[in-house]
Amino acid sequence: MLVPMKVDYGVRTLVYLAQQDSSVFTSTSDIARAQHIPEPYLLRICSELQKSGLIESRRGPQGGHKLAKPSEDISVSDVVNSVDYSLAPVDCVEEPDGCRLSGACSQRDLWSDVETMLLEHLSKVRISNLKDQQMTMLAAGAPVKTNF
Amino acid sequence: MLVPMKVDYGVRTLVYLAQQDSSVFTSTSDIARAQHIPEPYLLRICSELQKSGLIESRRGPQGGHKLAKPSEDISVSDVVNSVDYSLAPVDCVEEPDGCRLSGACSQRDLWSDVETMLLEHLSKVRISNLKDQQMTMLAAGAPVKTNF
DNA sequence: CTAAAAGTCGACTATTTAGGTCAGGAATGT
DNA sequence: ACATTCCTGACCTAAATAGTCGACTTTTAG
Repeated sequence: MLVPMKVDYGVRTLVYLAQQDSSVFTSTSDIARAQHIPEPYLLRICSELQKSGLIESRRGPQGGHKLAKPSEDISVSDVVNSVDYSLAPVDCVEEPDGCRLSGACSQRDLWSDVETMLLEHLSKVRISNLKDQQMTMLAAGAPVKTNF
Repeated sequence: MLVPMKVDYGVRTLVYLAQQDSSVFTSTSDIARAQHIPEPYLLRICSELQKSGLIESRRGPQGGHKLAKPSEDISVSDVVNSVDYSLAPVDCVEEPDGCRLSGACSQRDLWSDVETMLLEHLSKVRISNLKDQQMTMLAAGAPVKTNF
């Protein structure tokens, strides 16, 4: 039970964009290089982030991506909803009809509660929080490995 | 990001056992039939549950499985730990060294918190809670589909 | 003692999905 | 016009999940 890489990549991308000058577009290859994300894969992720209105994209020279709104207004749950369709821990949370015990299944409530709790928590974590936290860590002299 | 079937099957099995007379052993085929779980698969799951000390198994005629302790003392997180090795949302929570940004990665704390929260919540949900809840639902006349 | 019921274990197969690639097309600035 | 950059759909691959099979061991009723 893992958070897909897509979500991780998505969050990293947004945090990175939040650190850039908000008036310029940052190209996919820049982001890919800085965050060590396979570029063609990042391309798709950016496309999804853009469709969900989290980033704004422009083609052509000097094109690229930038945040569509202030980083305070983007939460991690936004990213999850954008690139990963669902956090539902089991199928029947979304497809109750497929379950033969649907009428009396205490588990469905259990997992549905878990989902709610998770999304609630993630919606409180904003990209700006992550950016600030990271800058604090770096300022404190945290080691960053580059030999990969 | 789903909870694996193994966990679902495991929980269903324990809830079912909790509903049985605690002095008898219930056979795998009984459980499989009642809970619509593929029998050979259930066999392995029971084996894992037994190894973790959640159930007690006996071979031979009149053999089978029963809870190793009161259903109040078994939580859903016990099941997760038994059949599914980890809830860590991303790899780096368990393998920080594999991450090139490990020194300054705000995401790791984020997902690590999520994991803690999840396990905390799941450890509060006991098999007995699920059993009670299910019996309440059934008593209220909840429909149970059997035409599968 | 023995046969049948039942669990154990290792290896095997199938299906799905995450992760990633490629190439052609469409927009945009110079 | 042209280079640059994003967009899109189709495709590929590897790994994990889900599930199966068969030989073997233990237990116990008769």
